[in-house]
Amino acid sequence: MSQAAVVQLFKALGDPVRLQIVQRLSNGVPLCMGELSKDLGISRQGARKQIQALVTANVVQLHPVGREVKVQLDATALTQGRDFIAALEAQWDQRLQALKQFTEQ
Amino acid sequence: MSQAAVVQLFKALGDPVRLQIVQRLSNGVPLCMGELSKDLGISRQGARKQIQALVTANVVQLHPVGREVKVQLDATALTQGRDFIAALEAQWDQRLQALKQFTEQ
DNA sequence: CCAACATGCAACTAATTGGTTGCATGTTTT
DNA sequence: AAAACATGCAACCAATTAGTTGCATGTTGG
Repeated sequence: MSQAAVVQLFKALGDPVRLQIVQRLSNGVPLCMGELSKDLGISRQGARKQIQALVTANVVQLHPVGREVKVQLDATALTQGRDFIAALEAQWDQRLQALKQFTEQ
Repeated sequence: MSQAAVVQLFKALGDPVRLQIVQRLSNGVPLCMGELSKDLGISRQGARKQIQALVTANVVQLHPVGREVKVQLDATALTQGRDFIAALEAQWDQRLQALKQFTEQ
């Protein structure tokens, strides 16, 4: 996964409205635009723009069904983000381990 | 961990310059402002602002030492971010499991 | 067929952000 | 003490972003 893709992912998650949308979709049930736009405190068109941002960051996919559009989470994006953080932590832990070895000598 | 804190964390990581800073610090070696500002393609003062953003998001801590200031990663923030994503994935997997059960009947 | 519905798109505004430059201040080194 | 160094801070600018409104378009139900 490219550096830029990870940045895009975290940027997408780094907004209260978008994160809330992701949370609502995390139970696996796809919701259509209209439903998803409710209770966000912003207009439908405003919500639409945030959803589009999630699409661009590959956090979410759109599936048109008749006159409505289902929005579905793409959990692989989440996994990639988690893996990225885990890799950072691994480096960190490795260093701490080395320091521990050093002080124990 | 509050919703807002997670948003702040992801927002902090959702920028190429800041993510690069975090990566440089992930090996556990604290760097001072000056070193950290190099090779980012921006001015020292510009880099400083990004570092401050990381401080605000609790991704990094500052430790003044004489005339310089050491910047150290706070890995607990990373862990909290990873845990948050893992929780979303858990919900997701749970739902997939339920769907599998359903189709197998 | 027509009304109600779900959505898309463009133009616009206000706020935030990422960056700059210039200058001030405290700390080493010689 | 003076020069060099590491940093801090404020003012400013350009670009991006988050949101709005208004209107157009395709779809479904009676």
